[in-house]
Amino acid sequence: MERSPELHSRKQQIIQTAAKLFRKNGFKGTSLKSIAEEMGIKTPSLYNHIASKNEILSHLLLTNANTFHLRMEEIQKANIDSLQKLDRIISLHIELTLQNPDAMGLMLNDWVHLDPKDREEYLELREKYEQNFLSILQQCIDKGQLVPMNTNLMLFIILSTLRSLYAWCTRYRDFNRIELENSVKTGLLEGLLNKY
Amino acid sequence: MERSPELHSRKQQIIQTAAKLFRKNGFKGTSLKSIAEEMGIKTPSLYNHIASKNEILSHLLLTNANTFHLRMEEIQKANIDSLQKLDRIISLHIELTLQNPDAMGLMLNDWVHLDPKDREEYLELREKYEQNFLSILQQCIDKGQLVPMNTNLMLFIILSTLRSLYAWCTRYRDFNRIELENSVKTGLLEGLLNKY
DNA sequence: CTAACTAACTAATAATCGTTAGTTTTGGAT
DNA sequence: ATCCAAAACTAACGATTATTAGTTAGTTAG
Repeated sequence: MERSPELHSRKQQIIQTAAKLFRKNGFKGTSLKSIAEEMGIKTPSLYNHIASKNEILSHLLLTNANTFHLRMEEIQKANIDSLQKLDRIISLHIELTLQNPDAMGLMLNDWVHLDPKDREEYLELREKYEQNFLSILQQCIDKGQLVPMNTNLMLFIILSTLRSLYAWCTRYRDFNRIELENSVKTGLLEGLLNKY
Repeated sequence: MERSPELHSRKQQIIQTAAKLFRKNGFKGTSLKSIAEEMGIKTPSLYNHIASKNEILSHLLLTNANTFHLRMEEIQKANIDSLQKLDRIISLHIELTLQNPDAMGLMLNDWVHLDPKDREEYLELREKYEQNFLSILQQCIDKGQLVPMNTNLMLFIILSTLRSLYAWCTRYRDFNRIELENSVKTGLLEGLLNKY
């Protein structure tokens, strides 16, 4: 009757295997058969642990979207300078990306295959996250800390880089996390031009 | 017997319709039935104009990959300053993105569904493009024009933004092209920090 | 020992997929 | 009016999909 978290349960194994394949071939391009084969079992055996293929996707996306949302609210409410908040957001992205790069790739595209209810929830979380992000950027601009650029465009530039990190992280795995953080932060904030 | 380019042939209509749906639901998530319905015809009628579903994807991806490759080589060989080359590359991305945003989204993910031969060709073009890009960045760094950062990471930051542009362009369509170019260029090169 | 549970299996389901074959409709040129 | 080709159609194909039902081996608890 133990109800432990069982972080390494069979279900979690399935979800992680699926995440790897989803990332490689997309959700629709990945069959339950291929997931089962990767685990050395037959397809229907998966249903002893999961309710449906879509449940795997929901779990992956909503778990991560919730984490992003919660951590963002923490940062938003923290009693620190707005520019420092931006700094922490970047660190957050890098942390979560290194922690689960496969799931990050899914968040960009495969959310369209969520069931309607889950998709709605996912998009709400994403929207809240972006609104928080926008408000922090606006604060930085108002204080004269950031360039007076259109905040939507600024958010786009930052998020483009942060959301693509998962691809980079797996290609150049030898990169140090601290080094990566510093490079991304200075690259985005200070710019790529050399001021001699 | 006319062999005109027929830019607005039925085949091109199919390809553009498909591109729109591919972008929305992904290649694997889009059925030929949905493409046919969007055009008001029955599924098998598509085969009077195309050879296969994969041919549509090949056409979209290889056409654009070739364009990028050719235009990049033009820029690379041009007798202009290296920093000016970087400037032109950014303009190139914005130009092609505004011209065909649907196809741009496909280039990020759906190339994995190309047939082996086409996939190989696509990846070769992409590789050449990135190598050219890297070499230009290296020149800029050698001249002291750009910050002495790891060139792969620098390329990653720039390409992340440029390759995500298609999503931005459709969401904020009212944005002026010139304005967009200037914002992206200054945002990336000068950085987001305000130097007061 | 046995009863219950877990997690694997085989077999089969309906639905959908891309694709082919064969046929009819359409519209313009002779 | 007729001919022809382009482009639509209907009907059907085999393959694959996610999923269900029913069964069995292995492990654990009482």
